[in-house]
Amino acid sequence: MAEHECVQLVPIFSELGSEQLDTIESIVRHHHYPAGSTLFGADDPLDSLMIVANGQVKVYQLAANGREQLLYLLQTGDIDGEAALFENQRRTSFGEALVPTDVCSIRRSDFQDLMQKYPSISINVLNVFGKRLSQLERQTTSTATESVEARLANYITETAAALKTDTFKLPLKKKDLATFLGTTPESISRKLALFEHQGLITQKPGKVIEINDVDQLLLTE
Amino acid sequence: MAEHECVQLVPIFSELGSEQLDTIESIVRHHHYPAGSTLFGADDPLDSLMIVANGQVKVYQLAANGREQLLYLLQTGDIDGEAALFENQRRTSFGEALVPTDVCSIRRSDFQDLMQKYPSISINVLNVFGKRLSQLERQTTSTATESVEARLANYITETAAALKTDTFKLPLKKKDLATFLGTTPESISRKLALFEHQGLITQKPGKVIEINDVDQLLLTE
DNA sequence: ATCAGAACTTGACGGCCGTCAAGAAATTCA
DNA sequence: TGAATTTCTTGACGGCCGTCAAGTTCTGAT
Repeated sequence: MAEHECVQLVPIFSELGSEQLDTIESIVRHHHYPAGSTLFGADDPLDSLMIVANGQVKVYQLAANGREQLLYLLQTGDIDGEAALFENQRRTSFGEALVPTDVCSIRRSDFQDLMQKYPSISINVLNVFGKRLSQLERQTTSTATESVEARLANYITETAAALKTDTFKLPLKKKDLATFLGTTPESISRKLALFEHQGLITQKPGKVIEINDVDQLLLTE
Repeated sequence: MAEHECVQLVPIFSELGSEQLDTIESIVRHHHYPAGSTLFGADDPLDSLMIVANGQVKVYQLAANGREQLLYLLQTGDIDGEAALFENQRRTSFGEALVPTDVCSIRRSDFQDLMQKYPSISINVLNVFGKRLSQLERQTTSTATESVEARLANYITETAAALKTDTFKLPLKKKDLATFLGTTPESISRKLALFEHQGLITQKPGKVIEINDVDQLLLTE
């Protein structure tokens, strides 16, 4: 099993000294998942905290009608599983590696011990929760009230802003992007073609998008 | 200012003894809001934890196009504002009293002191967070992937299940229910009429609904 | 009890966007 | 590199549901 480092990646341990980090590092277990493999599924017991050491994981739910909804895209340094570190719960979502991914996990009981010892951890976990909650609130509002066109335009500008560049590669297949935005791959193709026709963006091979007119994109309704 | 009791209402303080509860009770501030009044608005500084002592508060966001999205309906004993008890943040949502409402608040610094003294509080807050997150995840998935008909059917059966009765009064105006489900008052009227026509429910005066066929309602797509 | 205003219902209409299908492009893997 | 598979694009079509409008019921304040 590859010995990838995780602990120093994660903001929730940021207040700790290197000695303490080493202690934690000795507790974690290491896992590797090939692209396309499943990390966890709905109804799995949720008994450990997961840290993405390297790679990309999509977390999604299935609706009653079988359609998929992408909730989070976990990147290097992101964590998941905090939801039930204190109560026995089962997962309600699926996790799937989009690329070869290294993951570290800490068992619930071990993590509870850590929180006893280092109270700063619980405060950091609360902050992670808070950010995730606000992000999800915005996503809910957006999918419930705005058009596909507006949601896509927003997604593009936000992604560009996060990467601090006007030209970037879409980090997801259109199918996954579609389930994230609550629409279909076809609609995304069409709207991107529309934006390009309007001169707002330029599409290049390899899912690369160049933004030509941010202001106009943001006005899209 | 009315001296309503709050502290013993709230699950986050459940592990504490009555003496400690009294201490906390002496810290909180009491507020009263008439029906229709605003408790907080977007961009307000978020510097205290809010406990609903009595009444009902709707928490909603505004989308870029001005449309409203109801995120939570706070009832007696619910709390809000945990999101930023540790980081300086501003609110991103609005809070409005739907009925005359009593609220207690605890300032951020006071709450941080409490968490230092009683670590059980932070664990309880984490659990509240977790529940809210799962609820929001389900809501996101539902509005993004299911039809208005299915969402409404689900809402009716869930509400009935929560109240443990087949006949109940809708706790919201159709306008608010519409923004909760991501649709319009007109569509809700139509779908309820459809359900009644199908014999699945019976509508009675005063927003009262009686469920006749739960199983069939749950099969609605 | 009465009345004004809000909330709700119902109808008509149209557009957004999801679905199905087929061909093009891109990616993967031997 | 080349073939197989997946992903993407584009077109045609139709239905869900949002919008506008007008009438009705409900509510709450005087």
